[in-house]
Amino acid sequence: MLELLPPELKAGCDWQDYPKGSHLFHTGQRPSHMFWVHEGQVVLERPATSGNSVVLQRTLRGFVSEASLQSAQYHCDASVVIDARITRVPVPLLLQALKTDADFSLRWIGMLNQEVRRLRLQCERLSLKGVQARVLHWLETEGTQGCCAVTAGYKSLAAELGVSHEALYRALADMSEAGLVMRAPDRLCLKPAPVR
Amino acid sequence: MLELLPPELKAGCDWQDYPKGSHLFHTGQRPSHMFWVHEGQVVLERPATSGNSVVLQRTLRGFVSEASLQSAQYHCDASVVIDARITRVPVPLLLQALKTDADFSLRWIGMLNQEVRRLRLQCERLSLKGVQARVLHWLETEGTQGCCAVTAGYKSLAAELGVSHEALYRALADMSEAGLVMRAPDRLCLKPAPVR
DNA sequence: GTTCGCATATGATTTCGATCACATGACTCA
DNA sequence: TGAGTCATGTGATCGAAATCATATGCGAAC
Repeated sequence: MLELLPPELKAGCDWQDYPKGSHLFHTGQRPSHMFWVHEGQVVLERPATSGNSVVLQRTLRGFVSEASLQSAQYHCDASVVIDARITRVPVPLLLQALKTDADFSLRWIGMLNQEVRRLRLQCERLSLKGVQARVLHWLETEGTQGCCAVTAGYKSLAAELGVSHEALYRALADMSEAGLVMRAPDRLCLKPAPVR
Repeated sequence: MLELLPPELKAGCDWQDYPKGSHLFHTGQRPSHMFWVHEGQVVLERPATSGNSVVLQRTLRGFVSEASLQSAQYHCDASVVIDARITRVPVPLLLQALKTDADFSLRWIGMLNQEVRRLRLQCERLSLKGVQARVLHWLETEGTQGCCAVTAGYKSLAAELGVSHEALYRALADMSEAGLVMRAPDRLCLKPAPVR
């Protein structure tokens, strides 16, 4: 965020801590702030049939709800799943800054472009059949050097990959068995192909 | 596009017709233009394992590749699936306009926000289990009054919904049988619940 | 006008993951 | 200390969709 927002906008922001289980906003509310996540984890979700919710976005560091900048109301809920430290940016100030600061505006567009590409990757991942294929795709596209942190637990990851947690556990066991990945309680890594 | 682009930018654009089967660009190329689709249909796709391709975006009217504005290279292919009429906007002119025209910049951000929301809906749809659920979600979110055009054929729709075309045909037959939807060769409509 | 390719459509079989069931260990709270 | 809750993990069963096979009809090409 330090590089993204211009100083005069940062001055108008405030900080706040949100405990696990709390919400930044709910569906239907009018957006008054944009939320930047520093620590913890926030998910965007929409309630689906019979109580299950569908995860639309999972943010460990970055903006939540940036797509609602010009919307009259939120189209999903923002739920804190790990105690989070949040900077709140007032929407009017943000709009003003976008209008007057062309460089900032281009940086903002760059951020949105990145999100669009990330979402297209997620759609591609959900189109894959087979749990293993999705896990591998996730590691390859989201990971650094084939490694990903699993900070919110495997149940949560399963939801993100669109499979049941049982199927994920089984796939991970098989892949670990086959030497495809390395497992750790809070970490998952691609095992590089052996050099011959 | 008429409302989105400022006049001086429109002056720098050119028109071109692309026949079905041709490509606007390929993965790895350096973006020199943004493409606006007036007629026809263009899909963004990435080649996947064993020759199948995954559809990332399907554009009947609007921008293709807008997320590659500041990228050094495209991350997918743009393939024309129905003869298309395209306006090509030179990237340097576009960047210049975004930098100098604040109102245009905000409109551009609005377009990106809309795309982000659309993609989140697509992710939500792909997380649904059951072909019928996806078809219904598709009609509800993409349709106008519960109606959607199926201009590119049902095979293409099946790919967009992330199911095999056989499963889609069966689901449509069942839903039609059950009175949930109305079918036409190039059109699919939700049948409203009967008033009692 | 015949052949070729393709979208549409349906049947048969198989596979994979959802679901249900249950066990264990960590952690909270009283 | 003990009850309760939750994530993790594994086994068994079942159903839905992928896959393979095949048929039809339509338009394009020659």
